[in-house]
Amino acid sequence: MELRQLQYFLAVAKHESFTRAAEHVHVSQPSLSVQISALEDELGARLLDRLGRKVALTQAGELFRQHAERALRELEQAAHVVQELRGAKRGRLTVGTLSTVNTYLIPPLVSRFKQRFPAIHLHIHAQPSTEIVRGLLANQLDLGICLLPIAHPQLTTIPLFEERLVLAAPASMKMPKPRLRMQDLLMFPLILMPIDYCLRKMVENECARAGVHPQVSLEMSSPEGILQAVSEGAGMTILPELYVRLRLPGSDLQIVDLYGPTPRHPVGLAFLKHRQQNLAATEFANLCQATMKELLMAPRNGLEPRGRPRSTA
Amino acid sequence: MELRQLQYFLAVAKHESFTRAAEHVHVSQPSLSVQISALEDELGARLLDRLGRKVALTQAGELFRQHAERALRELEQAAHVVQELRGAKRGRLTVGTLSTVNTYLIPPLVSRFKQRFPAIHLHIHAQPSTEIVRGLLANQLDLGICLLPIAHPQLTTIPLFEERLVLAAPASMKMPKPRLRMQDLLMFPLILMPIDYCLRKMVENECARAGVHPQVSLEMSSPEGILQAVSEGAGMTILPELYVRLRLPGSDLQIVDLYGPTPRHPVGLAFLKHRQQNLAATEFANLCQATMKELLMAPRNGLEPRGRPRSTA
DNA sequence: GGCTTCTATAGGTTAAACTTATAGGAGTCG
DNA sequence: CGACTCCTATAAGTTTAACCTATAGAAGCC
Repeated sequence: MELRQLQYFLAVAKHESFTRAAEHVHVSQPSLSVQISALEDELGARLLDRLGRKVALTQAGELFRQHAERALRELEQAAHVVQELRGAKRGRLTVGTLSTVNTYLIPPLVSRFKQRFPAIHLHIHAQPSTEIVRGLLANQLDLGICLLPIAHPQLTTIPLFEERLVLAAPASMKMPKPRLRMQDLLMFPLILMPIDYCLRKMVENECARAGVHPQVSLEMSSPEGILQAVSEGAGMTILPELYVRLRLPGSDLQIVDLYGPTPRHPVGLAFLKHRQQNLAATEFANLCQATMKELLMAPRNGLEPRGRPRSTA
Repeated sequence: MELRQLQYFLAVAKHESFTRAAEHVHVSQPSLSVQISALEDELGARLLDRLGRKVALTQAGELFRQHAERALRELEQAAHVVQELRGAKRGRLTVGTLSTVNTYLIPPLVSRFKQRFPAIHLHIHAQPSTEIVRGLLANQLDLGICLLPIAHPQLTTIPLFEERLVLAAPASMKMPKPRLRMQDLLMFPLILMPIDYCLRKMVENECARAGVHPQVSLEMSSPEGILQAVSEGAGMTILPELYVRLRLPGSDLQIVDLYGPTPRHPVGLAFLKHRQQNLAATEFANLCQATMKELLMAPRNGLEPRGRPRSTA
């Protein structure tokens, strides 16, 4: 059975004539006759009664036509959904993202994406970097926003920016200097995430890199909770800069830059190297970079809550 | 888009490998690769991600697969229903039959047919011969049982038997002779069908052939009613022999043969010459002849209600 | 009976699907 | 790190089959 045969058959059924059907499907009449015969032979039954001047469906033909039409309609739909997907008029996009990035990059990004692709079903999973890598490798994620570098040969990465860690302190607290050396952290007990959290591990890594072993006065499992505690004067914490900056306006917090060395880690997009990314995924990645660039510019263009001069390169 | 391509694609989706899929569909791997590529090119989107060791469906592939599978299942069903029809395991058979024949031939015929083909939806329409011919030509009837001869060149006919007309009289009525000449009918007023009925026209035709113009004492539109009236002594009537014979046992009727000439007309099967008859129709026709033969034999084999000797050839 | 209008068949051509052979990318193991 | 294995893509040549034109053959129409 061939699709061509079905189309020819349906044309004959519609026009009640081999000759006219042949014209409509743009094929010679003998060609069409042969194909119909082949179909009938394969099915083992006549589908059409050749009644001299006209052609009529046999009972077998009637039944067969119903199914054949449904099958062809199904195939039209098959092609249609692929087209829709191509134009990002439907589909699903699953992104894994670092929980910190999730708080400042994702909200404006999702907003813009939804505006451009309202019909795309967007899933955002805040996960630690290792989980994102696992998800990408298991083909459960379309895109990941995670810590770089990633060694895995199956993954392609695109650097996005460097996420810097800063010290968040109560606004009321008078700092000895506008910037603090990493070693100065030793003086202050910190409020940090529990040890099994990604964010805590980042902090530990950066401290280790600076040869510092910080005191931990309190562990809380939510960055929001930690910032709240800090603003109430319970201590200081280390968090990603942009994360804190977004919460600065109207809060009782201040940001203190760290240096020697500045704790920072590269963040980037990652995806399976051999995966065919559809339009939605590609555009999500583009928007990701554009939105990030704006976020990095914005604070210096008047959103800086306290007009404090910044020296970051 | 070709069915082959769909089958190849589904095989790859199932086995997650071009090589193994190729083995399962009995084709070389390059052949399969080319067909998949052609399908993807036509759709304008990748359906499969070639991930080195494995192959995974893209989102487009997932969506496409659902529809492709449904389409192929629909085609399997299309072939299946045709097979069922071929084996008369489903289908519809529409038969037009003379109302007289309908009373004696059809009941036992239908019973046997239903026994052999319980799943066939049988439609029996009792109609005058002209309507049957019209129905056959309009392709609304599969088979017809009607008066012969039929001149129409598009119809094929198979003679079944000769339907004889007999005189039905009250059992109490003493007849001068066991058989009556047609001319003798002039002596008796008859109860007949109204003039626009097929059965009445037959009687009129036969009378005209014998050069007789019968008196009509009463017109009734139902053969049953006429026989009832006759058995109650209201008069006599002319009806098909087998029709009356079936109603003879337990009734107050007697049959009187007519001759000079014997009123009779050939009855046969008719169908569109170029129509492809399916198994159900063919077998109905066969059963028709077999059942008719038995009906013609039966009365002489002991079913004769009054043991009256019969001289019919 | 000749004319028109269908579908079926025949013969030759072209397109495309198939084959084998092989390149090339990627994971695996000594 | 290089050899080996496993997988898909490409290339070249062969075969199948769908297509065309021409025409036979059946059937309705004037």
